[in-house]
Amino acid sequence: MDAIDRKIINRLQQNARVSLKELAKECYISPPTISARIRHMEKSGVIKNYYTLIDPKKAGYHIKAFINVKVEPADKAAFYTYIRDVPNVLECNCISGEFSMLIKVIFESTELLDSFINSLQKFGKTNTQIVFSTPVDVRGIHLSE
Amino acid sequence: MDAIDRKIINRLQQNARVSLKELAKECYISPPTISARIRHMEKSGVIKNYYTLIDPKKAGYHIKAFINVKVEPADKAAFYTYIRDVPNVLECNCISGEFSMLIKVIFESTELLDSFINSLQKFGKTNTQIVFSTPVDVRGIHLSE
DNA sequence: AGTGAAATGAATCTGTA
DNA sequence: TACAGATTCATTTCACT
Repeated sequence: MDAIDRKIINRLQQNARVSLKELAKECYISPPTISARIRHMEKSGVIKNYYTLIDPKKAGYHIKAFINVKVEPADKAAFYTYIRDVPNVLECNCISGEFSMLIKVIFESTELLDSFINSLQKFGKTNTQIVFSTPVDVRGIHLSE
Repeated sequence: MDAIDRKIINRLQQNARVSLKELAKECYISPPTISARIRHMEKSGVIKNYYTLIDPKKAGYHIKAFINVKVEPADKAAFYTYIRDVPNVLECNCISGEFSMLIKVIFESTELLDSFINSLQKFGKTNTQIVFSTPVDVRGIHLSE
């Protein structure tokens, strides 16, 4: 990971579909070299995925929420298995504090969110925070070059 | 937004760098049509961005956390302006409940996280949850086709 | 909206330093 | 690790359904 790799990453985070040719121009090295560097970062796991951010509302998902769940350590494995297969779960983190899990979800309606929260009760107490607005949406880290 | 558009979106969410040719094959329509559909979804705002997910730890960011901040309505505009320019902020949502803001951040060290939390005190009380693990990392919504 | 075929443009492969 | 040139491959444009 040198300055050029960081520059490539910054650019890919802004636009994952940028061409190798443009990256080559911006980094003052040839396209084959850019290609090799990207492949290398994919293999080493620095680059995990190329992802498309869509507008959930325009896709019919009007409710976004964060749900805190208090899961006992013994139930964690079962919880992970369950949560991974629910497509409405956009992210799940294991965190410090009274509630051990923080999951980000989107749903078409409050009714569906409610029914999902009910399904979580078998794992433990929940606390739900509804999203009103998103002043900063999912974005990357700007690495210093 | 028909079934083909949803299929394109599902595929782009899995891999934003997939070629038009492959999308064309999978959707049984020609590359120019795929291209036109994608352009259309970009213009209408359904597709917001193509984003690269990197491994923060491999980039030197070892601490991930969620910070709840209690911001008075009158201070929101100033808070948004501040938060938007902090590159360590990966997401910021305005939410229901006692704390009005939920921000996701990454830092190189706990010291830097601590100093950031201090800088937030002028906006209101904070409550920080450190991330131990991420069983489900940032992902897209699977649209039914 | 959709297509096929031509033209353009980009990515990969081979050679080489 | 990097490159330049040749080849292969993908994307865009355009005339037409």
